[in-house]
Formats: sequence, C-alpha cells, structure tokens
Amino acid sequence: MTKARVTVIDIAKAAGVSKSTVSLVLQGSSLVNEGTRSKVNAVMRELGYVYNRGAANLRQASAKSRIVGVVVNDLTNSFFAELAVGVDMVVQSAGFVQFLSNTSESIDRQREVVASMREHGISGLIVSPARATDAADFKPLVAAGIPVVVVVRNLPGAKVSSVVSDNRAGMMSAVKHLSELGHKRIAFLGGFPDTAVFDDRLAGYRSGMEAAGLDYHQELVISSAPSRAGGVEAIGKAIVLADKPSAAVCFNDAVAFGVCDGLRARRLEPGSDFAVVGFDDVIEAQAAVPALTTVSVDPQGIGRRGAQLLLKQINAGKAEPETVITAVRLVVRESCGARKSVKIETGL
Amino acid sequence: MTKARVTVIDIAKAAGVSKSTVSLVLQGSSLVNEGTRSKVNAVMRELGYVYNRGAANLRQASAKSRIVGVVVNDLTNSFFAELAVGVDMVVQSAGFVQFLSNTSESIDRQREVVASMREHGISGLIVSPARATDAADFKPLVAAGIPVVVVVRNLPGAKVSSVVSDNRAGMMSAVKHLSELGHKRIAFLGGFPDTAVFDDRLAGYRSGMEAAGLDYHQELVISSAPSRAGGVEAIGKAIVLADKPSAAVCFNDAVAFGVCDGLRARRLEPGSDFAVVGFDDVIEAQAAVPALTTVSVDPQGIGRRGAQLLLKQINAGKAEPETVITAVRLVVRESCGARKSVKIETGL
DNA sequence: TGACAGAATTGGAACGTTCCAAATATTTAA
DNA sequence: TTAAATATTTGGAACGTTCCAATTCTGTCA
Repeated sequence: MTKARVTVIDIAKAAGVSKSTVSLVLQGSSLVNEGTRSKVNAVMRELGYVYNRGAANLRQASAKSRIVGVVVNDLTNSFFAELAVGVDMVVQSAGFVQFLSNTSESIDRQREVVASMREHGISGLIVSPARATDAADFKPLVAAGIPVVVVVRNLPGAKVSSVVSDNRAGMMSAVKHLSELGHKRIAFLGGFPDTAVFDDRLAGYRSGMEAAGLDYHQELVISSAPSRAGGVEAIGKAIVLADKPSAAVCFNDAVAFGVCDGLRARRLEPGSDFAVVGFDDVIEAQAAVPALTTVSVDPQGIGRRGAQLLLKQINAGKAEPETVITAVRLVVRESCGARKSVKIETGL
Repeated sequence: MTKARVTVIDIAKAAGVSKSTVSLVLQGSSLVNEGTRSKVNAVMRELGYVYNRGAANLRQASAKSRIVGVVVNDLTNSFFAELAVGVDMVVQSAGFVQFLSNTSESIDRQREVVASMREHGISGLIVSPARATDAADFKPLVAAGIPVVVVVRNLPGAKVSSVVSDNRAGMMSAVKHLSELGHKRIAFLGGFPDTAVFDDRLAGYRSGMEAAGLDYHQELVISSAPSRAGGVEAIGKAIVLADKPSAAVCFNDAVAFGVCDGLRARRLEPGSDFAVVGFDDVIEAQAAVPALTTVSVDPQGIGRRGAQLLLKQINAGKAEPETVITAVRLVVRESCGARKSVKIETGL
C-alpha cells in the first residue's frame, strides 16, 4: 500500500530539473531562480516529499545534524522537567530538535543513553549528570568535537562548560534572612557531603553565618539523604542537641518538607516553633502548608542558559569551556515564621 | 585536532578483514567466526569506533531506525512528565531511543515537531495531542506506515490507536463513594464541554448518579476552564443555587483545588462543610490541605501501555488501530470528608 | 585424490542527500 | 555583434552503512 519513499530525484524528474537544483532549493540557496524555486516547492507539496535528514547528515558534518541531546537524572522531578522545557524553548526556536532522555540516577543508563545519542549524531549535549558520574565520562564526546554543557550539578575536573545556580549566594541570603528574624543557632540540614553542590551550599551557609556575626558550630551541620526521609532523619538529630537550633536552612526543598514532617511528629509547628528554609522552590513549595520559604532557582532559566551556551559553541565550532552561574532569590513564605497568615496563591 | 571519523572500513583495514565482515559483527550475525568477531570487536574498542546510525538507516527501512517520537502537550505538568518516563522505560529496554518534545498546547508547534521527527525517520510516534488537534493531522504519518499511538486525550475520528484512562468508571466510583457518605445532591464541576474527555467523565457522572438511585439535574453540571481559576468560578455558581449541592466531583484536580479555594473564600471548609473529589491524582493532591480525594490515573502506566502498543505495531509492521483503556482507582483522602485526621504520608 | 557441503568471507551496488567543478543560459558593456 | 561577466543549472563523486551474490576456505566422504 505505502508507496516507495519520494526522493529528491523524483521531485527533480517531476519538476523537470536536476536533483542538484532541488537540493539547492531545499537549502534555500539564493542561486536558484525564483520561478524554478516555486515550481520545485509546488511539486514537493504535491508529491508529499519528506526530507531525509539521515541522508543529509551522512554528507555533512555532525554539527549540522541539528539534534541536541538532553539527559536529565530525574524527569519525574518537576525541577528537571522545567529545565527540559527551558532547553526546548531555545533549542526549538533555533531550528534544532531535542532528544530528551532520563537516567533515573543510573550511571549505566546514562552511559547507554549518551552512546545512543552519539550514534544518532547529535550536534551537542546538555546533561544534568547522574550522581557519581565520572568527570571523564564525557571525554570522548569533547574529543570528537561535540560540545557538552553540564547543568545543575557541576562536574569538577571535567573540561566542559557548565551552568549552575548560585548555591553559595542563595544559602547566604537564606541565613541572612533567618538571622534578621532573630535566630542565632541556625542548622544546616541534609544532603550528601560528597557532591559539589553540597560543598557550595555549605560554603554559602558558613559565609552567611560569618557575615551575620554568628558562630559556626560543627554539630549544627547534619547531612542526610537529600530526600524527604532524609529531612526527617536530620531534624531528629538536630532536635536532641544539648543546645538546640531554632531554625534551619535545608539542602533542598525535599529535605525541608521532611524537616516539617519531623517537627510536626514532635508537636512542633514549622514556622511558629521552628523556622525552616528550603532550596530550589519546587512547585509544591508554594502549595504546601505551611508554604515553604525557599531559595528559588528557576530551572527553566538554567535550561535556557544552558541551551544558549551550547548553541553558541555549536555555531562557533570550537568549545571553550565556560561556566555560567545563574542568579537565585529568596522567596519568603510561611515556613520561616516571617508571615503568619495563610494566603491563597491563585492561578497555580 | 579532532581526527576524521572512524568508519567500518578503517576497522576492516586494521583488523585485516573486509567491511562486510565488520558489518556482520555489528549486527551480531552468527555467520562470523568467533575468533574474527572478537578481533574485530577489539579493534573497534581500540580505535574508538562509533556506529553511524544515520548511514545505516539510509539503507534500512525506517522501522529500523529505533527512534520513537514522543510528543506531549505540557511537560511542565508532572502528569505528562510521568507519562514520558513510563514510555521511556519500555522503549529503552527494547533498545529504542526516545525523542521527546513538548508542544505547550500549540498546534503549530505540534506540527513542526512532528514534521521534524518524521524527517529524522522515527519508527513510531506516541502523542498526547494539543488541544484542538485535528484528527486528520496524523493521516500522512499512518499513510506512510508509521504507527501512531494517541494517549490521554483521544482523537475521535482518527484511525489511530489510543490509550486512555477509564474516565467513565473513575467518575462512577467517585459518585458512588460520595453517595455512600450520604450525599444526595452532587455537582459535576469544571471542564470544557467540547472535549472527548469531558464527555466521558460526564457520562460516568450520570451513570454513577443513576446507579446510586439519585436524580440527574441539569443545573448541577457546571462547566468552566479546567484550571484552578475555573474551579473557583464553578463553585461560585454552584453555591448560589436554590437547592445547593453538598458535594462535587470535579473535572480534574486543578479544578478541585480551585473549588477548595472558592469554598474557603466563603468560609466553608472543604471536607467537613462540603465534599470535594478530584480526578488525575497529581502529586500535589496528597500534599494539599486538605489532602485531595481523587481518582488516580497512573500516567506512568499509560505511558508504558502506549509504548508497548506502539512497539507491537512497529514489530508487526502493520498498524491495526486498537484502543486500550487503563484502569483507575479512587484514592480516598480528606477532601471528601471520609477521613478527618491529618496523616503525614512520608517518602513523598 | 576429487567432489561436495557447509562455514566464513568478500566485493560491489545500493540508500538519499550535498558538494564541487564544470556547463549552459542570460545580461551587460563595448 | 561579440566578449566578458553574471546568473542558473547540472552531472557525477562522495558520505558510511547494509545486502546480495559470489567466492574462498575448511573438512568430510567416497
């Protein structure tokens, strides 16, 4: 039933020109006569021609495939979904197409996915690496001249570009806010110490404490899994300290939610009895009760910046590693105790 | 700096065999001698060979490209992100790769994206169509023998396969639950009447009322935008009725949240003063206050089923349109008034 | 030893495009 | 009217693979 593929040669024959001319039309070359061009276009429409990018890529360099690969570690997390949307926006308007895959934090899967993308001739790659990704994993790509941009989590030691949020400044502003509310003993809860993001956020916490003229106490830093369960665990340890903290900045929002759970389990109300600040500003943050005060990082913005950087490198042909740090801002809601009343934020 | 591409011929030369043999190895053919195979593999590793799928696809049918296109109307909505993850799971384990794009409900964008995927030679397409998608839009694809599976929203009139949730049964169970709690006047709130999903859910509502021996009243069906704002609007109309309802099933969770907002704005507490049931079970549903009683539809499951169906059709070579209806289940939380206490659901 | 079967290998000819160098048509200038 | 310049068009030769038919290599059996 389905006829053989319509090729450039069929078009040429039907339009009474050579395949070269058709190719020229396809590429929007200014060399071809206006009359010929419209005739060829008409024939294409008529015969239902579809361009075969695979064949074209065979002839051209891989930089011309116009595919960018996007690899995220957890698409289920709306943070990364937003990021992908941000990438898609700029990538698409530049006439590229996105090739999105999810690794679910598995580095094996990540390897597979990246390999597969390479086979498909991607022009560049944007990746939010799975945990414990080896910095050397992307070596072959860059050696082959394929630009790589790492987002969200940076890969110390890898010679690739990266776009990360200003973890340091974000934490500093969170600590500053809490100290301005009168808190003196502020804990840092959650996160795995072996990641670069953790280091940055912790550094921000220390700087913030120092800037506020508060002492840094080792025992107020309690790491845990960067999850809701981890938050419960961390606040459990914090609350039994001899000299209890009265507030906490958390590694991320998931931890902050867990901290709230843990507080309530001990009949303490987050916001009024203990101040909690998160990091990321996931969508649930504003709908939660109490609404979470948190550092907003704008994942879409990171996606857009990452994509712009990548496109720049693709077009330049050469990939000078570059680091972009995106701004963050503290969003004050209820969990820090600054605002008491429940406000319904409409329009979701 | 970057060396020329390593091709199958380079491998052949280095291994002292012909390119045909290398090709055979690539395809895992049993024709080739074990010794030769391992030698070739060794050389490939050594020279850093990467397979050029584009070239291969040129020779083979498009069904062998092993790319499946996935198009969703709103990746920002975690419902669709989950769906994409479900697709990815089965698609990936079948050795295919996913090509995911987002249309943001724009049918122009959808057209572009689908066209681009076609140019890249996808083996099949899974699409959650943008609103107002014309059923004929996918005609050319199926005419070209490319299987298409529509998910979530069905496209009446299109001769393609689809996977949708059991909207009818879901609504019926919601109504049944409310009637068992003693409610007699139950409203149906929200949603645009011109969509197939609306029709199904409304039909389920009517059947449910009938099954519970309750009368169907035209004025209790109040449509609105399927959003939070729409929910506020709908409950506003419902509450001023002469014979007020005491409960409502909502078109989806967003509407249900809006209904809760609207109730509270009138000093009515959702759950105790008025029962609210949603549809979809988005992640926010369980964290909301009160936690939303809703019909859970398992988007990952839909994604998986859709992918399985698509792969089946790709392998079969022939695409007999087929419709799969996935099961749903009512998740009873607090907004229906059945449970009073706040339970912390851990583990997010 | 020769014939034969089976196993393993191999040269080309595709696939649908782009690119180059060259050919042809059209204008312009003298 | 002709040469030169410009605008347009055009055959092939790639690109990296797969596939087919044909070939060469092993044994094995009479």
